[in-house]
Amino acid sequence: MIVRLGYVALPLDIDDCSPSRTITYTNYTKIPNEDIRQDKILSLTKANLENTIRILKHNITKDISIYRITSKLVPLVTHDNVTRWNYIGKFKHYYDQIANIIESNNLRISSHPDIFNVLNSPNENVIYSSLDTLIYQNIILDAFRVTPVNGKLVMHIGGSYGNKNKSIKRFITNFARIPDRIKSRIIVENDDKIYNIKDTLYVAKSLGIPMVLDVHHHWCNNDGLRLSDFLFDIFSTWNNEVLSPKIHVSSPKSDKEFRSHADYINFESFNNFIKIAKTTDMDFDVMIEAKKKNLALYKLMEDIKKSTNYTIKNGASFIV
DNA sequence: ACCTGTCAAGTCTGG
DNA sequence: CCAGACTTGACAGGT
Repeated sequence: MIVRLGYVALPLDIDDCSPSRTITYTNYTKIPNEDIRQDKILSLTKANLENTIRILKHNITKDISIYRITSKLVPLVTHDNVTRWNYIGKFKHYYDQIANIIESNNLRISSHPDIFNVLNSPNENVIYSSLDTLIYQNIILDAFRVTPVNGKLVMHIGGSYGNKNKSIKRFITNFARIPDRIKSRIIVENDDKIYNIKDTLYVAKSLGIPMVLDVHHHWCNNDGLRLSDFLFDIFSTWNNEVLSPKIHVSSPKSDKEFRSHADYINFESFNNFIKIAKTTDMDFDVMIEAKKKNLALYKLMEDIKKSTNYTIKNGASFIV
């Protein structure tokens, strides 16, 4: 079984490399001249693309082939009152450069629209803005020449609105409204408060889409369900995919702030998960969601090296 | 150079 | 019923 590790958006071992530089809407409106406002957005986007290139190159030197791009590459892009502009055409050469790096190194690139995108909301305006975000994310992945086969968008089921079953149904109904190309990118993840692994697996199976297991969320929100009873079925939602199943891994910050992410990954808990995963005999990919980002990935690899249970494959993958 | 409050967005909670 | 928490990195404005 081969397990590959990746991380989210921002490496902490390169200086000044944020791919998420931005301007707040309030400050945007303080700029009196439309041209200067536009210049500001352009220069931030340019910096974000350049930094994304630096990050991908850095990842390659560390054998990291799993990476989640920032959802904030283009500042204020989904804001209603900000002028729409051709954020692809203006920087085509950067997107092409990124596409070439991804292609020639066979990188797995994903994206995760943030918590404000809710597909099961009863509020139509929320649906519209969520669809808008999905369309934007799809455009970015397309510009990176990452197809729906390789580039997924991770979504949560959403709110409960006092009735989980009804809200699950609404997610399924609203899913039909998503353009087909974007539908084939969407994968669903269990969350830490409302939709547990059973709920999420039900949605994934109903829609015929893959499920991402978040091990930490399951620990926070499990209603007594045992991972060992569900993991094979969760991984099996990826059977028709080219990509391997993916899981999210993080550790609780403290007993009190158990939902918050700790700096690093608890190796004992990680080992325990691997024991369960071993019974599925399937390769899988791990998205590390630790505060210390890729530093936590390096530390986990160090722990894995010291353990006798594993064989190191390269800087960011190992064999169980 | 460093610290603090603020920020575009949605939902849920606690008062 | 509404303000604040949740969560996140980054900016703006202060010292």
